[in-house]
Amino acid sequence: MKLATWNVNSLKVRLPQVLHWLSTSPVDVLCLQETKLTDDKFPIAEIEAAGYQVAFTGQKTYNGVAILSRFPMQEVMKNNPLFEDEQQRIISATIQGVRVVCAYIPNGQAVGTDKYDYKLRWLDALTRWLADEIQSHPALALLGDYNIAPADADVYDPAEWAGQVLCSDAERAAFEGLIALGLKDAFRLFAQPEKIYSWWDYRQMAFRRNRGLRIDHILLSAPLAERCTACDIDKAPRKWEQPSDHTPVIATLTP
DNA sequence: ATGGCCTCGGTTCGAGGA
Repeated sequence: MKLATWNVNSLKVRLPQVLHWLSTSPVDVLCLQETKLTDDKFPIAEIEAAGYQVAFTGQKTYNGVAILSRFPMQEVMKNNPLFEDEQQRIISATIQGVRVVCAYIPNGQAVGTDKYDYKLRWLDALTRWLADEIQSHPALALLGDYNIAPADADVYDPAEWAGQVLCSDAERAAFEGLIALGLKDAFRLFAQPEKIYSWWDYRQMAFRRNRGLRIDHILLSAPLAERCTACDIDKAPRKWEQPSDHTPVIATLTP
């Protein structure tokens, strides 16, 4: 079973790329973030024609998440019951016995801003909710755009980013709070080359210079981590014309 | 250099992203 996550930065713009990527990388589950579509505009027919069922929750202009699945989805749930939120950032479903949580964690803008406070409160509520969810669903995967680079190894220039949003101590402590639930960073279950990232700024030819951050993650509970045989970041879509600034992350699990 | 690029909404600029 292959699980993937991709922040597409507008599904309206990126739908052809998503469909093409799925045709060459036929994962079983694909979590999308930043769909930026209201539910009435979601391209259900195109995705179903590609062989995927879909669950989604969106809003105008910002945010929006979706789960595409080759298998039926049970117990589809939107948002976090412990956190009142206008912003559509979480959708969950049970697929082949795996509780899949697709999350678009807030960006936080800059340390010390209201948006940063919202990010930390949002993460605290996520962690408290998942502590319960893992009890009822021991096989749980949290996939998405975390907007956190967990360690300096996940940053092209740790000195330049030290203390900045995406890399601050409080954000990294929140990430470790998720790890403390018993979740494992699938990418770090395996030996990896250095300087592997999942996001590159559109400016300054950041991708060509590999000035990136690893902020998109797949966290697996213990029963799933034991089944995980690989975790890869597919850089190819970042080279395509009119790309998302993020690129897919894929975890492979034994059946 | 509080820059640079991309998307959206809705007009030709501002907000937000990361």
